[in-house]
Amino acid sequence: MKENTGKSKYVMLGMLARMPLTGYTIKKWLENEYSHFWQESYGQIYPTLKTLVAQGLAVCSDNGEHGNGRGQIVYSITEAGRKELSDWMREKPEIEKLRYEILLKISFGENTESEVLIGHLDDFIKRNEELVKDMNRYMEQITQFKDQGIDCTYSRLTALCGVHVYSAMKDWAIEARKIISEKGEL
Amino acid sequence: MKENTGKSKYVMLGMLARMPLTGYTIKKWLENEYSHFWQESYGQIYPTLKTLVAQGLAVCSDNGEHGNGRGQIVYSITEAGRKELSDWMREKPEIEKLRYEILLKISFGENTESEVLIGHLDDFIKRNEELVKDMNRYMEQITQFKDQGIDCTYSRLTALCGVHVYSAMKDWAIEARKIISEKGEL
DNA sequence: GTATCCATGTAAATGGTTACATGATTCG
DNA sequence: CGAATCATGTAACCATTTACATGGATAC
Repeated sequence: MKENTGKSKYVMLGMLARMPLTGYTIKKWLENEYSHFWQESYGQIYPTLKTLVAQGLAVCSDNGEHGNGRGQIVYSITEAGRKELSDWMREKPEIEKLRYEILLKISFGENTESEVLIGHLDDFIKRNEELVKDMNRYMEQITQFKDQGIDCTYSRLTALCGVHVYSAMKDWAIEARKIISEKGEL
Repeated sequence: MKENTGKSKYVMLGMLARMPLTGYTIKKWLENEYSHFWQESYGQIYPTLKTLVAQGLAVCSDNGEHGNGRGQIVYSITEAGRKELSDWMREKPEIEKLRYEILLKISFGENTESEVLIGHLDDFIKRNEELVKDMNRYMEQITQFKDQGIDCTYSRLTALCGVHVYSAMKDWAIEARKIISEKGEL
């Protein structure tokens, strides 16, 4: 069996630490709340959940005795799983390895026309504006939960990071666009 | 032979478009100027350069007739290579898939003590401050080239993006740190 | 003469996505 | 009844890193 030394394992544990979930709902949660800084495919999720069970870090409702008549398999974290998660939380986060294709294209800018670069930047500006809106919308939603006594400080913080970063990206792109178009006019 | 449909190919082409280079110097350049938004390992670079030659996108000085007595292999871009690069420049950049481990840990914050999170954030703040300094230093260097009549607009723009993003990250982390420590005091 | 850097390379392992297969359930 | 969605899964492929092997050149 694959050892799975990557991070997916801890993502699953972190989500299961809140409540029991199916692989499918984990995927949906990731898409809704985590997509701006993390993503996993089913090809990662289902095998990882199985190794979690094999390692005693989670247990699953056996396929058959499930709740609502579907083929669902609900996973729950074990005490060993909580311990594993808590140990990982203490480890220094790895330095992220970024790959911004747009920066690559900008840095090789002399190999195309300014219009091409400006087109890419316009798309980028639009996308980042959308993302800032998404983050703000998400933070508003969370504020409502807060009024109901549910503490969402940590989720709010990740969205706040999105607001900061995407705004910065947008500002940069606007500035870059200006510099490139002025250069093109000479 | 591996088809190499990834981006490494275009990174190599983009660098070779400026001047002929060896695999080793490509790696050094990437480390110095590109590390904040792109990175490649030797395990990618050398095989990719070979496929570039196989596809007629680059040519290499055969091992033996080299310049300075070392075992260097100097690669140069061909016209077909320039065409390939220019076509790629027009393609819409892919949406970047980010994986910020620190955000994962913050979002799972309830599974550890505030002090742990604050420790991670302090490291993160320090690192981003360093990065902002690096970017500014790099932009100053570039300004000197500019005075000598060399146009480095595009390189400057990528560094400028770094300044924007790392400052935003730092600001976020300071704010997050404050929110988490206030929460811990209750 | 030895440590460091220059320089090239590859095999194996790891990490991750894509494309596909399957079938139940719900909604219109 | 047909489409969308819920739900699980896997095999093949692709991308990437790591660890290793090799040896010449330069600096001290």
